Amino acid sequence: MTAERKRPHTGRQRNEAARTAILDAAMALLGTARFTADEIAREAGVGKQTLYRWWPSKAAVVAEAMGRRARDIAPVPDTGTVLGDLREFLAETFTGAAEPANRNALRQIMASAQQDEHLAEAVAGFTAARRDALRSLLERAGRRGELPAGADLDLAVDQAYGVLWYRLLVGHAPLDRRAAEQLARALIASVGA
Amino acid sequence: MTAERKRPHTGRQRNEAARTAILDAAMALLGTARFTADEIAREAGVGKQTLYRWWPSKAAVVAEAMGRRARDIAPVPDTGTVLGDLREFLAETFTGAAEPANRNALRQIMASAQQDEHLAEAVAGFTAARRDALRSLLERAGRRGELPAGADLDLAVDQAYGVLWYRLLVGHAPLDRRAAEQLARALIASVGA
Amino acid sequence: MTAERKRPHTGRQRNEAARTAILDAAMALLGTARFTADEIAREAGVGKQTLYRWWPSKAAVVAEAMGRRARDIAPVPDTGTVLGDLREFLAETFTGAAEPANRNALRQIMASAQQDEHLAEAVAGFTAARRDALRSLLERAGRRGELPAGADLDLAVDQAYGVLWYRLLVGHAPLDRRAAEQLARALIASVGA
Amino acid sequence: MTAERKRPHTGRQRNEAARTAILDAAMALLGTARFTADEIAREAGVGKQTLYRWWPSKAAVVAEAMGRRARDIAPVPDTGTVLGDLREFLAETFTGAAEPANRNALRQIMASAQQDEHLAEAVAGFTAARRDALRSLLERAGRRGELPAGADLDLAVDQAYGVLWYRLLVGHAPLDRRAAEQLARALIASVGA
DNA sequence: AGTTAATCGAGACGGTACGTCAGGTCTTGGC
DNA sequence: GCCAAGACCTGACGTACCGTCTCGATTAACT
Repeated sequence: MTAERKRPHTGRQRNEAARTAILDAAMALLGTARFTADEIAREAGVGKQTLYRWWPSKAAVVAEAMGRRARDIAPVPDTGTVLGDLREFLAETFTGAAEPANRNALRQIMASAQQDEHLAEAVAGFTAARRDALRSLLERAGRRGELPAGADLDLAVDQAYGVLWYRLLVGHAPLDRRAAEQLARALIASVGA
Repeated sequence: MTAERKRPHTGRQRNEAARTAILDAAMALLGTARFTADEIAREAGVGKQTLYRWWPSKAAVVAEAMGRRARDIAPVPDTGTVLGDLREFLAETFTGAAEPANRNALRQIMASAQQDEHLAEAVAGFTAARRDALRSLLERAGRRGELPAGADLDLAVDQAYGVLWYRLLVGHAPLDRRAAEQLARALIASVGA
Repeated sequence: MTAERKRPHTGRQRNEAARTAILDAAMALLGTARFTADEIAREAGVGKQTLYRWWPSKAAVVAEAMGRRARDIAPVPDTGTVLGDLREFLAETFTGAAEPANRNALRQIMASAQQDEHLAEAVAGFTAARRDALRSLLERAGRRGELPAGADLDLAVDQAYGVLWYRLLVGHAPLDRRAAEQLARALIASVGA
Repeated sequence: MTAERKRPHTGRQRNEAARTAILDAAMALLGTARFTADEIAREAGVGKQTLYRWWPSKAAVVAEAMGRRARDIAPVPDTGTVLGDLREFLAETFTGAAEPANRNALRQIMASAQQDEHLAEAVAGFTAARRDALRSLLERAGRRGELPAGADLDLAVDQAYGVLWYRLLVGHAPLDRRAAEQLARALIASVGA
């Protein structure tokens, strides 16, 4: 898993390869016992100073890495119906988050964010983007007439991500397709009322 | 804020006053930068060994302290209607959790639980007890005929506590009476459907 | 060479064995490339913090260790004549200093003392004690009538230790019994004039 | 104290002005806490690479700078008598070395030479040149018949420079004209015997 | 009444990780 | 090809906190 040992110097400009290697190493180590500044640097084949030159703390690296990964996350589907869209979106989101590697990373990020301001901001930004995605899905349904006009979508969105994070952090119940489907129906019922 | 300096020795029996002082100090420091075994001991006017004699780790102290505080938490009300009960219960729960001292404590507990097994268990137990409370509220409504018989109450419960914890940890939206009321209506609508 | 792994804790009192182990390790490592706070601690089987708890810097450890070793150094001989005494004293001093382990230690101490105040003081104290020893040897000769009364002994003493340190630090000429003998004669001649 | 910011590029030829600026900056910083490769480069208004292009290490810069300064050092005087010559030579040497700027530079050079081979060689060369100067002074006296023919001049020379360096490094006694005069007489007595 | 045993406050200890600093290497872009 | 700039890797530094250990005192329970 260790990065290739050969990476050309880029002189006085920032070495993008080093930056990438650090972010990759940080994500690879997230959620493991080796999640250490020294280990991240070693894994990335980088001096520790290079890490601290560009990020104020280990947490900040994670914050950026998380933002980078956010792009790979479940896009808003378009199946033609709210139920279809919502079911699909939540299923993708739940199963993605429940994957062991992601699960550990997300848990540790949320945990660290409680004590690190940089990371708290990053988490706020990341979660806001995800909420926006879900909200846009629901708004489209409203425009289609599947949901009433004045519905409180923000609360519904928080109910969805609330279930996700609550189960992720406490671990008392599964995050699977079945849970996603039930939640999809429940949300539609509650918003539609 | 420091504990009274005078506390009598109790000889060869466990000193209950010391135990209490440690729990108090731990709760007082939870959520601050000084949340350290050394600081807890100093704040409690206690030797560090006294802490580790009775708890296996700093987190375990927090776990017990949390359990102790759990007793003070919103009881299940009985207003005669689901909406009334739920609104009251959630409002008490939300505003209690949002109180700055509690808020910081809860955030740090959940954060620490992600890395400490003892604490994870304690959190699991604590949250289960709270879920049971809410579930019993809803079951009573079912028996009264206010909610359909076969409804999936577990999901509704997770939606409620999900919103609570999600907003607590991310901080993007308030946890106030208004949110509680909206959530109460939404849950009833979704379960009733 | 590593210290025995078993050393009992002494509780809340300073652990004299740890102190000794650190001093020993420091002397053992002096003059080698491994002369590092981490290495000293590892060699002594001690946490680094224990070193920094009692000494402000690595140099201060050396300073104390050197003072401890100073007691083992060449005593003032009494052969009955200045020449005999001086020859003996210088020969012991020179050959002792020239021994590889001592040589490296002394060089590194004197070097570090140029940048570290603690160590500079320690070196000043150590060298003063050695000058006093040599001076007392010459004073006794004066009382015996072997040297004139008002002679400037301080300069003679500095000439002796000057040759020692100069050769130690520059390495252009040997520090052996022959050099000691020549120097003994030269000093007697110059003081006696 | 910073070098003038304007210095014309010389294109593909070595820029002598840069070389000089580095040497000057090195000497200016010698003996201070800012004696750092980065600081020397900044002070000289030079890239660090320019320093390492021409010298193998920081110490080597110092070595060359020292050699450059060596030319300014006390020449061998010719007063007509050993005592006059020696007194004059030592007085110049002592007072020159004792000047604060020189004093700090010499101390740090000798200190660094204990850990750096390049510098050790430079110091060896520099000190040998100085010993030769003093030796030639004494040899001339021998040819004049002021000193016996077979005298051991090397030891006398080491006694002289020994006093100089010993007092420089330990700082327990002054290096002034009076010390020079006393030493001159002592050396003549010891060599003449 | 004296002895035994467990608790307590205190703080030193071995260890792990932190974030900083300096040395010496490397590359860019301008001259 | 030299230069200023500055990013890079390496490795030592001194600090913070964890959980363990031992002391000397205090007091309850047992003899």
